[in-house]
Amino acid sequence: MLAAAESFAQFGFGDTTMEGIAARAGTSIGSVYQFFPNKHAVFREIAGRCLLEARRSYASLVGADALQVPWATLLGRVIDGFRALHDGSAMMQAMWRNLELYGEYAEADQAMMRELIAATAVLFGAWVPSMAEPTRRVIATMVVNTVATTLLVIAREPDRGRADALVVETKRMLERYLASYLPG
Amino acid sequence: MLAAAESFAQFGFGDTTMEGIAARAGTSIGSVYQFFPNKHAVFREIAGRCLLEARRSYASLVGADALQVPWATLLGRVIDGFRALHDGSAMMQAMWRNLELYGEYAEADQAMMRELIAATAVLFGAWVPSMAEPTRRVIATMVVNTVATTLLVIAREPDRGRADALVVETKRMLERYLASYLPG
Amino acid sequence: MLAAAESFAQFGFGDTTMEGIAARAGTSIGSVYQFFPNKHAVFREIAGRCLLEARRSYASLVGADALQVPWATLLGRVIDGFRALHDGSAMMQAMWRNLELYGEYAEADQAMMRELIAATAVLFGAWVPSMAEPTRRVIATMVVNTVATTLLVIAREPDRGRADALVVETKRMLERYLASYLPG
Amino acid sequence: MLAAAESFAQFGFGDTTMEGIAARAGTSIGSVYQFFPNKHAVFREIAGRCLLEARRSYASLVGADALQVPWATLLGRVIDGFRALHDGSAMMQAMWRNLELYGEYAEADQAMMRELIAATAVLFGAWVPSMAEPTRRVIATMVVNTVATTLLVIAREPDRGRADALVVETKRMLERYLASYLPG
DNA sequence: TATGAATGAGACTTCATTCAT
DNA sequence: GATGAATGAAGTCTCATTCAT
Repeated sequence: MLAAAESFAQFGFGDTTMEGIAARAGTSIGSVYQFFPNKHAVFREIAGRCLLEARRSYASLVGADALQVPWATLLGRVIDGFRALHDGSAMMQAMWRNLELYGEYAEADQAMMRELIAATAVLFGAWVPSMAEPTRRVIATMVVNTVATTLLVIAREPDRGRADALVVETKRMLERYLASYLPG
Repeated sequence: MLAAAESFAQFGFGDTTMEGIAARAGTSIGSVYQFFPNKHAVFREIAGRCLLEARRSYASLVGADALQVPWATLLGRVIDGFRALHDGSAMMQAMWRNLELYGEYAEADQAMMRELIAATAVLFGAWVPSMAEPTRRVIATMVVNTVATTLLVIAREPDRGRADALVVETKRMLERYLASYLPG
Repeated sequence: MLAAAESFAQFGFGDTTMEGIAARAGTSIGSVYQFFPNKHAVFREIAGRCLLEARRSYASLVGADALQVPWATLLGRVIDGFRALHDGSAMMQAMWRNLELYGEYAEADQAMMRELIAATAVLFGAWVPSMAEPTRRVIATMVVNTVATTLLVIAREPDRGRADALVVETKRMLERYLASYLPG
Repeated sequence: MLAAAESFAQFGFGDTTMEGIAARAGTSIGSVYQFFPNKHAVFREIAGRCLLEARRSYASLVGADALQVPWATLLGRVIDGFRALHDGSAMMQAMWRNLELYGEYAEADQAMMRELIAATAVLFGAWVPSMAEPTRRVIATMVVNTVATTLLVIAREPDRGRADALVVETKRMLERYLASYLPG
């Protein structure tokens, strides 16, 4: 499972073999087929977990008190929360950047992005009721994509200090950007 | 060539077949092998062209007059320029998002990103000599990644109006962000 | 394995297909690839065994007592021994005549011939210490090549009686030839 | 033509390409197909010439006066004649050792060997009318094969001196052998 | 007549999947 | 349930042969 995720991350879907997954997991290929009907199912399972995890994470970070805390605080919390999720889960790190690549999974990935964007747009509507829907959507898109990009970039960044700096700058950039739209 | 790029873009490297490339190009597999020695060479050729094009584009957009124009103007010029490059080249659109995925090409892609970041950092050094190198580097990273992300996102966005809006917002976000670092 | 040897013998390396080897062996092509990484490895394995077998055979036939027995006896023993080796091993028969044909194997085959010639020349040195090295070498070359040729010829000869006659004549010819050089 | 022969000799039939033949001959592949309908025809043509040449050579060397000269003289003449034929014709050298390898050509080669053996056996009948046919045949086989082997061996021998020595020894061996059968 | 790009059959090889042990 | 040898579909690549120029 983790073995598979690492393999997909390292070699991509096409160059990952079931034999390789089994070997890395320390079992036999026959055993892999006792848990998964086929190779795509392995990927789907991992992809599904990552997406689920991300959705859960968002839901818990942007919970019931979302409108009670200052938006800048919420922004910081979300960025830090997703970063922690990434750092804490090898599978998450391993799969994320491959997700958008493979047919049906790409769609699932984009569907999730759309969900996150929509949820974020709803927040903007709550904060600034006068803001038109298309505007909310565009701003939310900017925010979500920016955060996602930073997570991808720091996943590749071996220097911890630079990764931290990029996170700080991401917050700074988004704060300045949103300050022009959001009150307080 | 374009057929190959489209195929790589649509299915990824692993799921693109030489037979498929030939069929899409309206020729036979044998003919494809008269131009390219193997499948990787096809990808390499396309990837190489895209990278070259991007470098050329940057060089022409951020030319000799870079320090004579206001930085906001330059930013707008670069974003619009790269967008035009993307829009004008089906191959560019097709390949870009796959570039980072395949072994040596991933490195070439990241090397180019590092180049663009370094070149941008140099500009910051010219505009604000007092800015420390690590700071310049981080800011440049933010800018380059943000622009790249937006190009990727609008490539997937079928609605022209929304794409325009995203470009506008990207400029707006980066202007606000940079305004806190750059004079004028 | 034997199937492969027969196929190589019948059609040559280039016209032997892995599919054909598998079919003749009564298995699938996939199974052949579980034992050998590629077509050359199949040939190399067979060639290697034949060469090993021949070296072993020579060593056991021309053993410690080589100088205790009359040279004519030794000659007869070697010829009969190699003939038995040939007759007993279908693979040996199948491969021998192809051995000298394929790149690296050709070298291995010639290297073995040189070995046999050198070992034989040493015997002449023991029998006739006064014989010059080049002379010993030339005579040994004649003997080894003559025996090898006869083995090849009788491998193609379907008539057992004629094959026997050829072996008898080979011994006779070599005895007469060597009698002019060797004592006793 | 010579180009093809060299290529067949160097790489074997399977690894010789029509493209390669054309390139070595300094023309285009299209031109090769103006002279030969297909690859096998190229080989067949060369093989045919070699066989024809060998037959002619034998006929001229063992001509009308065959029974007037001493057999030892005739033997020397044949060996020297064939050696000259070999040395003088690059194609001959190039093709000879490949001849026996390829299906129909192998048969043609063996047919020629049988012819030479039969013709030689006839000579023995003339020299020793009392000799039984099977005996004549076996002796002729020994002689023809021995000469053929020596020609093959010296074709691979880069040292001219050693090649000469091998020819001398071949004559010596055959003379001693035949002396036990033939008068005078 | 000469050329060499185009063609596609066929060879090698990989690997997802099955199944007997 | 675990194993890994067996299978063969499918993909990459080569090259004999054709044919338009």
